[in-house]
Amino acid sequence: MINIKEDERLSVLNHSCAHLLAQAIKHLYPDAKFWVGPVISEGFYYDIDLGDVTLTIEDFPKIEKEMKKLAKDGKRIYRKEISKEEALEMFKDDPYKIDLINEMPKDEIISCYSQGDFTDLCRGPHVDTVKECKNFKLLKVSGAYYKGDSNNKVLQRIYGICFDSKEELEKHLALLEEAKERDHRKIGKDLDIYMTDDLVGKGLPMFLPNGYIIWQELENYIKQKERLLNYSHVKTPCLGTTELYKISGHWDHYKDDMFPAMKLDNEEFVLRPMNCPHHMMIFKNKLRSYKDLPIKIGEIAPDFRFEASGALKGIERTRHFCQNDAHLFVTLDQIKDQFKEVVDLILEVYNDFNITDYHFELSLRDPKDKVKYYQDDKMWDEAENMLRKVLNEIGIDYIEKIGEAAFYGPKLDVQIKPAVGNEVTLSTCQLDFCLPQKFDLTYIDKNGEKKTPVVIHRAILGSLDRFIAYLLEETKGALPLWLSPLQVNVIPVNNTYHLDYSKKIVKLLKENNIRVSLDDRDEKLGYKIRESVTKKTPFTLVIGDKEKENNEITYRKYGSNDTTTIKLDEFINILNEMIKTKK
RNA sequence: GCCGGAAUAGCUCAAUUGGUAGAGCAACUGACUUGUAAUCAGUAGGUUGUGGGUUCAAGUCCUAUUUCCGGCACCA
Repeated sequence: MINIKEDERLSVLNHSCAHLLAQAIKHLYPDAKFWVGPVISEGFYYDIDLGDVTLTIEDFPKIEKEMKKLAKDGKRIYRKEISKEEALEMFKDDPYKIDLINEMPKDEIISCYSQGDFTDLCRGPHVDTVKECKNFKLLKVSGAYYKGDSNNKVLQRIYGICFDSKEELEKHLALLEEAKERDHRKIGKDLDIYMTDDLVGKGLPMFLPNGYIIWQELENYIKQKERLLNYSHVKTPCLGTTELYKISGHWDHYKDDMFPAMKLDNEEFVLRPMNCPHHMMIFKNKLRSYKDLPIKIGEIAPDFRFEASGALKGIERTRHFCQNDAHLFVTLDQIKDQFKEVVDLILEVYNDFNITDYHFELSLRDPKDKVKYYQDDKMWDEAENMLRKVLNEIGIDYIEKIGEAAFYGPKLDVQIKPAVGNEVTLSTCQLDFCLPQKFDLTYIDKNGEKKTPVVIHRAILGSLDRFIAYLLEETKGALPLWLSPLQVNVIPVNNTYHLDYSKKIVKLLKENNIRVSLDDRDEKLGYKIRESVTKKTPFTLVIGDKEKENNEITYRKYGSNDTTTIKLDEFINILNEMIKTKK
């Protein structure tokens, strides 16, 4: 999918189209007040205050028609530079623009752009004439908080996109339609991966047999990877006392996003929103020596967060989810190697899953934010510089994000773009000098002195829930053989003559740990093949006289219309090889 | 949580200005006994998300509520 913001030409074009939208809105709704209309990776938007008027997509044809008319008219776009005083005078009827102007430095030259009867405050640049903006489409409308602050009033945001040619626009719109087909919520339903039920509760998906097979494969896979790196796995409870989270600091930061405390007798518990404190207590359970470090404690751990209702999305963002979590307790000297080991693991896993469309973000604190972050500038500087250094040494590309750190430390996040909606974090690796102090964790160093370990928090598959969502979208539900809930479907040509041999095949495949089904319903062959293919079964076998006589099978691999006839043991070898190499 | 939209059979969707709730697929029954993407016939399936209201009459209008969808805000 094209990134408009990163393309110089399209960026200018889309920004100009935002102005065209604003002009059309001004014509149709003379009382409209305008905030900003920037370019985004998906096109452009404009935030508008329309007073009592509420726009819906039903209004789009009317607005688009006016935009088309203006584009056809083809007014030139002129830039004009004015003083701050002139700007304040020019936009005196629009409080939002006044606000913008007042935020600018005193002596800054302010530019504005005019096209016909419409002038907008803008840094530019723009295309030469509005004629160039004719290949556009308005995409969606929504509410958006003024200045992105949920305490402010809600403006109406209209989204659109613009291209140089009609063909490019249509191609892009087709891609957007395809993306909807890839949405894990649709595939999850079609392939019986998971379900939800109002009686169970929203944001609480239930994995069905097919989904749980994927789940188990992923769990086995990542645990084995971790074992190779000397992780130990633990099993800890989903509850903890409120006190545990008060000590960690999570209570202060996140109590509103946690399920409320349960008070019973003199005790008080919460459902845990994360697992760090439990793992910290496991570290503290014994006297630790520097010789024991690094200690790596992993867990496929269920967590509970009371996510805002509007944030819930399929199995990507839920109120109960299962982290592929681990905490690495390390000495200062080990940070670099251990951090690198985690990044290497991420890259190795991404390679196994053929994940290529992602980017790294180094999430740092906002030094001006004195509320969110644990206040210890020295600690933060040390941690952030260390991370930067390690990343530069590893040589991966990343972008720095100010104000995205966890309250206890900076982190490296791996971001991916789902079929529909905003970027999400898939993997994370976080450096923490803070919680070990709060929990008073120590180990005995070479000199017999007590030292505080550093903790690396990391999740490779992130949450299994979200990872499955990602896999479904990337593969469009046609999972690689090793993850596919059903791997082979056997269809006898004729139940009277070929059922016994088919059953023999099924038994043999089962003995080889292949997930196999037998379709012995009284239906036409074509009907059964169609269903097998629709369900994205990796291998559909058709068994008739030919196969029975020669101890062979004929398979049809998902994605191909060709059939191949080979010996049964040869087929099993192919399956085993594919599973082993994760193809 | 906020702004807006939507909700009809297991699934995907119909139902003129308010006037008898339908179709395809799936399910079930029977016939057909099949060599690579849908065999034929029949049966059953619904208090139109839920609760109020308007009306002679409500899937359709009003209202509250729940869930879902698109964004915003949030995301340890």
